Amino acid sequence: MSTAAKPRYQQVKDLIIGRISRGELQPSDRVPSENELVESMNVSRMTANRALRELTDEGYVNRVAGRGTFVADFRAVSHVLEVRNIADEISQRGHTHAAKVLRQSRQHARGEIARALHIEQGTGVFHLLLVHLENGTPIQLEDRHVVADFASDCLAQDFTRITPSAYLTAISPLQEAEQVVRAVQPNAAVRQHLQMTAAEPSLVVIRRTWSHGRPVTFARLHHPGSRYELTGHYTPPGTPKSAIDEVAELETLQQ
Amino acid sequence: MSTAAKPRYQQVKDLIIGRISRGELQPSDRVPSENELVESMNVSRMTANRALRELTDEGYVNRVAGRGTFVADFRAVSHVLEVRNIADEISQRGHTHAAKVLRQSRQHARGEIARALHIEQGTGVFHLLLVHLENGTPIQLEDRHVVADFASDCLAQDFTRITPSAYLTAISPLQEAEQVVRAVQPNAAVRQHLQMTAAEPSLVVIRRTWSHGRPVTFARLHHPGSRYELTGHYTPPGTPKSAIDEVAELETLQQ
DNA sequence: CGGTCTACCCTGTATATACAACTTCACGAG
DNA sequence: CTCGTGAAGTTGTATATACAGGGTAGACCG
Repeated sequence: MSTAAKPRYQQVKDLIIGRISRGELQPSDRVPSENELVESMNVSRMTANRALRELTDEGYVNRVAGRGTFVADFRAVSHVLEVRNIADEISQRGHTHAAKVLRQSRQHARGEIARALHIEQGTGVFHLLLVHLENGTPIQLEDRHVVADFASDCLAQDFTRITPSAYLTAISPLQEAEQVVRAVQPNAAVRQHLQMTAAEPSLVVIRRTWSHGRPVTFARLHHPGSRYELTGHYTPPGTPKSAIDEVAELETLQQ
Repeated sequence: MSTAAKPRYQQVKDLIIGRISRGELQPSDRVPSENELVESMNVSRMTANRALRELTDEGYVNRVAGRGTFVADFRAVSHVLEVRNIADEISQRGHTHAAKVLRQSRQHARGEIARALHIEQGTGVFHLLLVHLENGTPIQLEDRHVVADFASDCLAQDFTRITPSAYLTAISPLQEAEQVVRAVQPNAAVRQHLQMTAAEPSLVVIRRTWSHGRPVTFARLHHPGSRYELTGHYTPPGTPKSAIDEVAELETLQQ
């Protein structure tokens, strides 16, 4: 470990990232101002400025001239992979979201689930199975496992009111995610839950999410191919916001 | 147009981005040093430093202490976009890539294509249709349209040797991309080209890519659901590289 | 001729200082 | 009570200066 080598602006960044990661600073909380950092960390204002400016570019914080610096919403960070809450997605389209909970139980992890979550066989996990409805029509079957000691009050949640995804990101910031997208022929059970016709394919997203360096949840999300699509928009940092407004356009274009 | 409003570091950045965009500066060419910019643009060295540092973060240039600043390879930029070349993807798996060109012609854009590329009906576009094979098995049907004046030598290319994606990124950096992923029931033609069974669903990626602020290519990529999947990995910037090695793991895990 | 070493240019970082513009809030005039 | 104004704090930008360390080429020495 070389502690001396790190530049001072990096030390300032690390301090603030650390506080955010540990949850001491929550989204929309105020981050120390440049002048406060000058005092507390014995750096010049330019150094504090550089640290906060880079944290802005990296999506950790938002800055408003005259007001201050604030921890960014984690949801906003995820343009790269589009890890969005399905309830937000639906309400953004102006539709109503509802959920039906099919299972909410504590189990012992075995086989595939234990390996995916890097835990011993038999470790406690919560198993959630629910159907998400957009304007009453099912669009997602969520089959999720959560490491038990990460979210001990999981059984007490009412997942018709808050989605598992929203619940989990509220507990702790999502730090890393990995997903696989497939087109598959669904089995009868999935087809029935999603009210799909016999020939209709299913879009499946398998997602694993890390928090504090360990996998905490493993989800299989089934969607009816005719009623759901994934969209993504990539802009390298620093690109002038030329065509941001056109994001939604392709969807209508392609019907 | 407000010329006065722009910060000076932004003016420096724009100057250099402009030279790169116009081809005056080619990849690995030397960019003016900080001190040269101090002289030629009448800014302080700190301002020139900020401009060049941000261009580094944005992938335009590379800097080496003691040597200088150099224009980056375009391929490095497209890596940021997470839009990968299928040939690279395949060879990374240790397999061999081959392509079969079904069509390579110049046409007049109409309807959906013209709207997607923001061009007038009847404007010249190139139409490419090819099948990509992994170890001899078809895994992608690429149906792509390219704005003609963006890639005028498109008909002269041998797309069995260089993929359209690699060709396009070599011409100019891709600055923005937008994609939609769907699971669909393929029609007979697609099924035949990809040698798919009757019931097999298809994973379709529809992608539009911008360069220099305008859409330049529009592609529809069909994949056999049983032989292809999309993977994504998301790490917030600044996260210590904890589980990078585990990226490939989920794939084997889920078979 | 060959090797070494120094001088020069380059980036990387850090500081002190300055001014402009924005936001909030409290205080005072009407 | 209301409106306006100004003070204080905040970010955003710009400059001059300084020192450390990497890289290279050329001068110098053996």
